Amino acid sequence: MTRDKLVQVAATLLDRGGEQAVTLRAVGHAAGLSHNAPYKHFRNRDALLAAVAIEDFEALTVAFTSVRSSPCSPKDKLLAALLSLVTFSREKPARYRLLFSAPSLAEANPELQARSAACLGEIVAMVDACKSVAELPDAPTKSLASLLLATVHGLVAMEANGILQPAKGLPTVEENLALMASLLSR
Amino acid sequence: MTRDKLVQVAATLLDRGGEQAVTLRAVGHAAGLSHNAPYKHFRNRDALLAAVAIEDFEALTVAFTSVRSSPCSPKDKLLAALLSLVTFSREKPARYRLLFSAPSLAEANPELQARSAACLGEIVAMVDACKSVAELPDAPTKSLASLLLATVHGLVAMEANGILQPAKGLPTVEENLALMASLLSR
DNA sequence: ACCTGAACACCGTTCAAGT
DNA sequence: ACCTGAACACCGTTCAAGT
Repeated sequence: MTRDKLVQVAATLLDRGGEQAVTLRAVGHAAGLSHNAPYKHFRNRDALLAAVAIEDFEALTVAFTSVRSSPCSPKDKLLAALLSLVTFSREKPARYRLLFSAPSLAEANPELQARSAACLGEIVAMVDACKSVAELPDAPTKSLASLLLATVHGLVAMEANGILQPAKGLPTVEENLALMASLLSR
Repeated sequence: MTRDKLVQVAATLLDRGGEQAVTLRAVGHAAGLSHNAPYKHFRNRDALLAAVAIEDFEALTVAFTSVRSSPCSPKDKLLAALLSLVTFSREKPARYRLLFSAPSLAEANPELQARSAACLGEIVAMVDACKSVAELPDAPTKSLASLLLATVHGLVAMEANGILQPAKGLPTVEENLALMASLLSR
């Protein structure tokens, strides 16, 4: 389908040249269509970017579901999920930013909000599993889940922004996460 | 000075209409100059935005220094500093995003990186003061400081992205920070 | 239903020229 | 030194028209 191809092309352009590389003209051309063919499938540029974000949230949710059914301990599952987010942010920074650092996109897009909620729901489920075997403190599940997700996002955002520089004696994202884990399991 | 006026105009436009409202033409016009006067003071648009970010980092650093010399307990100082970041992100979201969610800006701007490092340095100092009176766990100071800053940034980013919706039973930024504080002081 | 091409109103950026 | 105005190459978006 043309629509799917446009979304895929947009994702590729995001990975190759960042958000500024995603012009609707480039998307149309790379899909072998005219410069405004995208308008036959998306209301505007933001709607196309939101479609990319929705697909990525879906893929993350599927990946998290898969992690949940793996034979690891609850805590290892949770850590694996969080670390996969770190990997995603490093390999596809522009697309990652669409998910967690693009307020204007989510603002008027209920479906995108629903997908991010579903993704967070997977984290909530993993946190719940940890709590049931006492691998996490006895705080509200949703609080722990949002706090953990926020920590991961904050760390990768700071890393991307050059604030977390190992050269300046600052710990890496992984070291920070390990510290967070040790603080939680005291 | 014209340069300062351009930076101030850019900041005002950011607050009023977000990053997309900051066109160099609008900046020049709002400063009573021609559409390309900004080029006499800044290499390009990114350099102007970076100048705004640098001023904001400086102001934050000054505010943090002031908090440090207040008569509160070390822990209250740290919390006050972190909460002032939350306030900043809510009142001036576009400018806040320039500080912590604009990788392309910091990438080729050593001065901006230095200012963000100085700002983080204030947090480090406050964390150190907490540790010296045993109000924080005995983990490396820089690790605790970066972890705390990351948590705050992650929370306000998730809030801005509509992921932290109190309507869906999720805790507010403040509630999450209180949980983080309680986890640290166990 | 889906696509194209021309057109409009913008923008960042450059450059020659003014004082 | 600092600013202006014209110009260039883009872009998002709209619209009439094609199949």
